[in-house]
Parts: sequence; structure tokens; C-alpha cells
Amino acid sequence: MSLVETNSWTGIREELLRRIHEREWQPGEQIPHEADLAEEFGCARTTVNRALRDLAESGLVIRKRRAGTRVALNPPQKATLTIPVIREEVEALGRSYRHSLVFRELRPLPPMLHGAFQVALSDNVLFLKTVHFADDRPFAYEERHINLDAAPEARDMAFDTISANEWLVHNAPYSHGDLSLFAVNATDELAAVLDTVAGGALFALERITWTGDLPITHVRLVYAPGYRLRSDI
Amino acid sequence: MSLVETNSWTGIREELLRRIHEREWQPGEQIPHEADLAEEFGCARTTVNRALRDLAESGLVIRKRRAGTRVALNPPQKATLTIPVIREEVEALGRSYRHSLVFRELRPLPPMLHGAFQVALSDNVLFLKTVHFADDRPFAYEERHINLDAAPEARDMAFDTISANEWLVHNAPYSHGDLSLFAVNATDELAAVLDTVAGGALFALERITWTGDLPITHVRLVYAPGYRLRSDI
DNA sequence: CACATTAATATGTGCATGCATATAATCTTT
DNA sequence: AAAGATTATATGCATGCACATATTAATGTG
Repeated sequence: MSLVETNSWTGIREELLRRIHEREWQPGEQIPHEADLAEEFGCARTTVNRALRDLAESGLVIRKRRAGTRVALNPPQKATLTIPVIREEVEALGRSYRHSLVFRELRPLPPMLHGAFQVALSDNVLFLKTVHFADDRPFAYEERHINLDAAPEARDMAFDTISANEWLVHNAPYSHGDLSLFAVNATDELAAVLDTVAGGALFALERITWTGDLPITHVRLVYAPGYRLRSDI
Repeated sequence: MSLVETNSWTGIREELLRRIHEREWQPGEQIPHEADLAEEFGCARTTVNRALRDLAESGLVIRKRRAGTRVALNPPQKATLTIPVIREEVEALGRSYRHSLVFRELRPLPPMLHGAFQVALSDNVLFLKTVHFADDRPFAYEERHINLDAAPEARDMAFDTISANEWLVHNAPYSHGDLSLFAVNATDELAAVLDTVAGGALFALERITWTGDLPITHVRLVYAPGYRLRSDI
């Protein structure tokens, strides 16, 4: 019998969470169905449904029609990362942001990206190298390819006042993308722009974004030494 | 006037998405309120609410009571990462998994973790070093502290057949945690266990998990060279 | 007995309604 | 005119109900 008296869906979720965490309901075990829980908590089935839906979303329970709801065997090792716009990230640290475009060229899509973009592309792609600064110290180095088929106006943009990153966010929103995180050793070039020593381990990410099946941009970001990407789970 | 005839909340979400992607509704712009949309789509406000709530969750719109709903200025750079149990990750690659416990000791909590764990802890903490293999090649190196107050049974576990990682997942589920991703240079010790060269850039992560405010475990994972953590966005 | 058909059931979703709550806008009061 | 109280309004949430849908279990049929 239940001691809770909350009839809010969050309250019910907390109580269900408690039972799972304290192992009253073991992993893999089937839990009472919505109607029974609704009766126990003295609320509508809709409210229980809301709570269970939320738990299912975060991966803690597995729900199947007719089969019922059971506690997940392998609780989620999911983490929602927020990859911030660099300017915002820097400013959130209380430091002043600026960026500098160090290279800009129209060029054919490099063969290395043919596979990643997965479509035949027009010859010209805008290639940019940018350094992002926090308080005048290098914060991250960015290499970016922009598909001019997807964002033709980019051809005439200087990207000196507004960064390509932000411009694209506002002018060529993507529907989906692909992200990968990894580590690289600082090459001489990287060491020079990031004001560090060659060989140092640097945190890096690559992201490709599409709108529909039209690729928009490929970006590779390499952060200055010591950078950590954090997240609550 | 609307051409859509779906009255399912997903259908409405798709139509709203379309308007955002095709910039009918500009970033920052306020969109019609729930009641109006409900009328337009010929459905109940609840249904529009469901669709909008979903869009808000994924960060595409910002909702405030009384102020209404507007298209997010900085669309989400959110990514849901799945940090897999290493065995599953290796097996998903079609390779055979094994692990080897190379060090095990009861010791006081190292000062470095006092701050992270944020509570006074009993003297003894179980410290483990584990190497994870894929097809007999080192895949990742793990250093872990387990709070024996949170998981007392761990004291008598050998962690040779089942890894601490998996054991904890099933026996000391956490309620929340903290994850950070970064890059490290391979030290001599790391290079030796991961069968690589010293100095190489390695992808690493640290995770601390709690149940309530009781810390369970701290783990630091360093992956073999070339590792990438991927995610769809 | 194997296989197709049907029924039962748990979750999923939609609707109408009412009230709760945060907050922008407006109306006091000093 | 500034500060504080009030009101209006958009979203947030709970409810009771009905029906949809997926899936298991039971049943029928050759």
C-alpha cells in the first residue's frame, strides 16, 4: 500500500523511480499495469501513463502493448550532451569571445568527404578555417565545409563578424546530423593556432548536418588543451 | 490555411517542424498559440500541446506561460549519447569480449575525489584497474573507485567473470551522475596496457554516479587509439 | 498437430472540460 | 514616475471517457 499522496504525474514518477531504485521492482520484472497503478495512486490512468511514458523515454522501463511494462534490464547509459555554440560557451564562462577567419576558399569537395556526404555534390564547396578565442586566448580551431547547394547565400558571406557556425544555425537549419567525438594529437599547425605544443592530446569533434537528404556542412572542431565536454546523466 | 488532415500529435508535430525548417516561422518568431493551432488543425488543444511539448523537449521551440511559444533562436545542438556497456559495444562490433582485472585494493578515498564525491566517506573504497579487450587486443583501460557504503557486497566480489561495470549496473543502479569527456596523452603505463605508444592522444571519459546523494562509483575510462564516440543528432 | 483465425488485454492516443500557475500587461498607489 | 498590487492570458496539468493498435493467448480448422 502506498504512502504517497501526490496526484501529479511527476510525483507518481518519483514514487515509481523510488521503487525501481530501491529494487522493490527488480530489473526485468513486470510492474502493475496502468489501471492498477491509477487505482493505487487514486488518479486517472492518463496521469500514470504520463509518468510511465516519461520513464520509458529515459529508458528505465520498457513498455509493450498487451505485454505490459517491465523494469529495464540494462538501465540507460544515456547522456544528453549539449554542444554549445562556441560563443555562448565562452561567454557562459565569463570570458569575452571573438573569432578570426584565417582561411577561406571555394574548392571541390575533398574525396575524404565524398562518402560522408553520400551524395553527388556540385563542384564547389566553401572551405573555412576559423580560430575561436576566449579572452584572446585560442579556445578552439574549426575547419568547415559548406555545401553551397544547401546554403547558396554563404558564397557571399565574409563570416568575419558573425561566425559560420552561428550563421548556419540561423540560415540553414538542419533536420538531422551525425556527431563523433575523439582525440587527436596536436600537429604543428594545430599547435601553432591553439598556442600549445605539438603532440599534446586535444579533444575534437566532427559533425555533419543535413536538411532532408541534402548535406549542409561538415565541421571539425579541435579544442584547446584541457577542454572537457560535460553532461549530467 | 492548412492542407494537412492529420489529427495525430505526431502528424501535427511534423507539420510544425516543416514550418520551422522551411522558415515559414522564423527563428525567434512567436507562433500561434495552442488554441489557434488546435482550431486550425481541427483537433483538441491537448493534441497540439503534445506536439509542442515534444518540440520544446528537443529544444526547437521555447515555451513560456503567458508569453507563448517561439521558435528557438539557437536550435538545439543537443545529442543523446549512449555510453554503452563495453562488453556490448565490443560485441556489437562483431568482436569477442574479455576483460582482465589487473589491480584491486581497498584504500581510502583519494583526496582528488573528495571534492567530486562531495560527502565524507568511510575510509575504505574499492579501487580497481581493468583492461577491456576486443579480440584479444586492448580496447579500453578502466580505473574505478567503488564506494563500499553504497555497494557493500562489492567487497567480496572478484570481478573476474563479470566486470565491475556490469555488476554495478545490475546491483547498484544510480539515480543521477556526471559525465565528462576529454582527451589525454598516453602515459607510459597507459601505453603499455593499451599496447600503443606513449604520447598518443587517447579519448577518455570520467563518470561519477550517485543514488540519491550517496556516491556509488567513480570511473575513468581511456580508450585505445582511434576510438570515436558517435551519435545521431 | 500445425497453422490460421479470433478474442482478450495493456498500452497508445484523442477529446472536452476545468482548474492551476507563471508572467506580461495594466492599473493602482505613493 | 517609480513601485507595488491586480488582472488577463498562454501554457501546464488532471480527469473521464472512447477508441485505436499491437501483441499475446485462446480457439477453431484442415
